[in-house]
Amino acid sequence: MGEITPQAAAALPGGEPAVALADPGPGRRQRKKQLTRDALIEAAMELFAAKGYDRTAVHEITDAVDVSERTFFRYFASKEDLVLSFVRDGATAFAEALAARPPQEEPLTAARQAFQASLRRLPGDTGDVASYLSVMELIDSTPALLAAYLRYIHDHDHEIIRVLAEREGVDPATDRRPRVLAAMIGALVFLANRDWRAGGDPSAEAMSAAFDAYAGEVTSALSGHWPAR
Amino acid sequence: MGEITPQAAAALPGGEPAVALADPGPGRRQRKKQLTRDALIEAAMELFAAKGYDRTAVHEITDAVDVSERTFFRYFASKEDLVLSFVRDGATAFAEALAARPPQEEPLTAARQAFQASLRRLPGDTGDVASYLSVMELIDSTPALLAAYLRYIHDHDHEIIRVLAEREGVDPATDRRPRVLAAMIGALVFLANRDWRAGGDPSAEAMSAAFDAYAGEVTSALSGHWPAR
DNA sequence: TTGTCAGATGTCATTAGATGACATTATGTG
DNA sequence: CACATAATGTCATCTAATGACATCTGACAA
Repeated sequence: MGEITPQAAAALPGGEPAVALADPGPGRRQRKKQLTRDALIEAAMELFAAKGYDRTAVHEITDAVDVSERTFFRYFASKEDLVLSFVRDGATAFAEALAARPPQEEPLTAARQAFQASLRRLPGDTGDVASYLSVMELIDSTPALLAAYLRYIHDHDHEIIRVLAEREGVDPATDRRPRVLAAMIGALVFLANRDWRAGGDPSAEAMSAAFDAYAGEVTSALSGHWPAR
Repeated sequence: MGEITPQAAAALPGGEPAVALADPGPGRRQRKKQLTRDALIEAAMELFAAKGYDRTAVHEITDAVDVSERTFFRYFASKEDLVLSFVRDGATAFAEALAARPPQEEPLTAARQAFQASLRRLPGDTGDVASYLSVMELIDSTPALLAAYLRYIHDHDHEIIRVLAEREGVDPATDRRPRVLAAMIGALVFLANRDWRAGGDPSAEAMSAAFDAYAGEVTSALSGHWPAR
């Protein structure tokens, strides 16, 4: 558990920090910032994995990277925000992937395909599903993070809604269908995700299977008077 | 904005506090505790309404009731927890109402009826919908509360799932349908709630209409290739 | 190269939420 | 009344977060 100087820290979830960091100071300066950011994320995730999110203080993270505590909060709006940086990247990738699906595809199929596609372009092009799963695991097992995660999803629903409305050529302001569908997709991805993780098989096929298992039950679930299993 | 002594404070959302408060010291002691709890809730909600949740410090609440700050945290696990006490009561009432619906009823209809029924038995038998709406308004407009709310719903999904599974006579551990349905109901109630509030009509009919407007679109939304409006 | 400006970081102070430890007061009971 | 215990107060401490201001460092032009 050595120090993680900004010089270390490989390619980590990029994306803009939640706290706007002014405009791109050209060249080296910008690179240093990225290194610091990456180092903070790496150190934090290591500590979270080792001792848990709640039992890791911000100063422990900044000590490991050798920056001041204040600097941490210049990169991340909060401790939660650091973890959410992964979620932001994932949500963005998902929204883009969904927008790229052919409109004639059934909505839930499109969602599943989009989710798979988004997994492949997560960290550094490597389909590093393992790290995604571990982050989700961390979130799911940490009340504070779960709350922040759910709120993030809630707050950014509108992006998915917009994409869905566009796919179908309706107005999201007046048509309730994209809202309903977005909520359903969110729930299904969430449920499938958990089963997927619990299954222990990180393959894309396992993810598909988990998603389809839920998607296939939706209509039946809604109708009631369920046929026995 | 005067003091709210424990002697004031009418019947407020009861239920057990999140922090277990040992067993029922009989008689007066218990009554005093309830009064203090009610006074804290009343003072807090008044301050939240006046200055907003974030800008209200715990010591302001305890000052108004004239107890120590430490005492607050003996009654409520956190500042959020106080607001969630309303949500807890509501969720419990909803779960009970849902369990009471006839099993042959369509699930979404049962959910709507249960929600209406739960509204009627909220504060002190008076169908005081206005206070429910204002609490939801507060939650919805306060990021920290919204996150806590969403997590609460998430954490207590299993109660609804259990009721649904029982209604239909299936095993919630192996059957995905109650899980899917619970998620859908949660989403629909949430969406309908917002439209209902936005509509400005606090009547039960308006609530029903908002719910049905969403429920009626679910099947269509899922199928895709939406017919134009 | 050097001087200047701006962006990035460090330092310090402060607020607020939350929790543990322990003393004090109040209440129920024999 | 006296005792046991529950409820509360007091005090100390931790952590997250934020504002203010000083300092350092990379960017860039003369």
